[in-house]
Amino acid sequence: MKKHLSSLLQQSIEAQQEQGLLPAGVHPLINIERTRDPSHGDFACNIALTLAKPAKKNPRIIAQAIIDTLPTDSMVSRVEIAGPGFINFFLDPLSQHAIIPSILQQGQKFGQSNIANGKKVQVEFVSANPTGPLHVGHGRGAAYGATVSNLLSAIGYQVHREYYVNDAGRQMDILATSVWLRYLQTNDASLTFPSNGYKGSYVLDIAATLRQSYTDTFHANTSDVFNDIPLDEPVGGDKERHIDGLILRAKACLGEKNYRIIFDAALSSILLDIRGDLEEFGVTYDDWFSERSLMDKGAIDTAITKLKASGHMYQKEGAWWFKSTLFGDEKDRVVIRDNGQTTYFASDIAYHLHTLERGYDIIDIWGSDHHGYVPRVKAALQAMGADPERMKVLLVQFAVLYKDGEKMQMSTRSGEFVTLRELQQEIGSDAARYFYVMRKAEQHMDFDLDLAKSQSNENPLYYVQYAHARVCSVMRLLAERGLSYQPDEGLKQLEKLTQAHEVSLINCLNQYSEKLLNAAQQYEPHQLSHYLRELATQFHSYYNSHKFISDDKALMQARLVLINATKQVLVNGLTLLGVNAPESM
RNA sequence: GCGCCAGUAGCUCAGCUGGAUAGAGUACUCGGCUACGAACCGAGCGGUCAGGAGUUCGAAUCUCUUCUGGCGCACCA
Repeated sequence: MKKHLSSLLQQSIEAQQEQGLLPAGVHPLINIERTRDPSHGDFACNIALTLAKPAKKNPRIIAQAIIDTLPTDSMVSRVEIAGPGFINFFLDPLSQHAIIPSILQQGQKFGQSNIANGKKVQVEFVSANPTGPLHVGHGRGAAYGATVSNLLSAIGYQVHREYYVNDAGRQMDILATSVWLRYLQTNDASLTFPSNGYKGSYVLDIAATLRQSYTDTFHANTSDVFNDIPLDEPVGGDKERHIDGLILRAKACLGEKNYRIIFDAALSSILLDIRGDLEEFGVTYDDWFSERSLMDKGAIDTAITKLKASGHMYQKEGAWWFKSTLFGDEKDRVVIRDNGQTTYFASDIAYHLHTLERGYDIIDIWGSDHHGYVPRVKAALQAMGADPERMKVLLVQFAVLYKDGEKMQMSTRSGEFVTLRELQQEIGSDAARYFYVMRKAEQHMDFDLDLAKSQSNENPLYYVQYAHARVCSVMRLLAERGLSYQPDEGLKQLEKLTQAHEVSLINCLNQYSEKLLNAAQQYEPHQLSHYLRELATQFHSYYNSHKFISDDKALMQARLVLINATKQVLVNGLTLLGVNAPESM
């Protein structure tokens, strides 16, 4: 519609330019927007205001001139000048009715488009280290990533959803060592657990399972384990050196094979947990991509070779550095440590390169604490000859959690956190998904757990779902009264829908595709959730002021068609948000 | 100290590439069920858009600056 109006204006402006009333050679951007105030019509254009300066004329005079040469159009009933020189378009309400048959015909597909034309994009999200269960902080990334994926898919992207599993590296070693020490503790309660180990109860569970399956296979004497290990922080030492010492000791005591058994047991147990939680949250992936598999494939070596070949690597103090400052990063970054091990950064370079080579553009959804990481990854891609524009990072701010009015710190290490699973059990997956996605991602979010739990009925989601359930309820009653719904009849009677509530509801339906497109292109699911609330508002208001089931059969069928179209749009929108649309509540 | 993100109604948040009188929800105050489901509707109250300066026909939106908050600034991941 915007395009349509825009072309009408374009024609008019060109006509004015030919007549010399407007300066030729000026090609202003025609900007059409929906009005906020219905008294300003349906669409407004500020073109006369922007032309005022180059034309050196009063904007209202320009507006009048443009209107005078504006081609007539069946969809436009009236055009007005308002305020300083806005051109307001009033659409013919009857022409708006066409959206209704269109919704009913297209059903679940209504609102979708193929603007992206099948372009391949990978959305990588959550990707929390498998060192513990997901907590509510991860929930936001999960809900956001899943919804952005759905939105992109709805406008024609071929979306690949991926979870990058950090199954290599020091954190995993700390986890494996933590499990082993808990295992040893079951035999020797005097063993002091390191302050920097993973303290969550799930570590105890994994240790207990190992004890059952392997009995004493991994046994070691406490004194041998701690012999010559640097002191821990609480007793005046350094917690990092202490845990690193223990990791080495674990590997030495257990041997490669047994250490790997414990490591893999911890990894698979936690990964299974994460996967289950996400599935219950309605979040699924096309691939769980293992960091270790990158190493096994030699992809990291390949990437490093490529970087070296680019001439942007150098050696300093025994380590290999990537000269990322050449590409706008704050400082150069280590890729290979002086001990010969590659850094996490090296894995990430390889991972991103690998993804691009698979033909996907990249959308990474990261916690905002990783924002400083963006320039170096892009720098590496650029150095290797890839286009850094193919990688887009969406940062999600942390949800600050409040419980009993107090702020809670989320820490996997300390084991003090509210898990995503607990949240689901308390308020349900639908409410949680909706809640997370109501705010835009880069906005800080306060998550009041008590409110979410105790007043879950006030969650705005129920308002939207209720609108859907009400339509279903009307349809049930219709059947109970022995009446039937005849869409074909209703579609012939659309001109009977002239009430103010009906006009504005239809107007709202007309905006769905546009909102969906915006939400997808801007990666902003909240735009969709706000729209759905507005649609529900229009419906509830209509419901309260007019009867749908009545003796006037023609009017009744017309109204039934309208509310069923509304229902369809509600379903389509909620589906994209990963939320159910129940028939009764 | 440097960098990124933010500051809008008592609270939680929208406000689309600068547009008309800054909007919702919630809280609070009224009013509406012998009614297709009241998990609803209608009305009201509530703002120096953190402060200041600038850009222009026009600024919550753009620029600069100050203040406040979150997060980053590893041979951790």
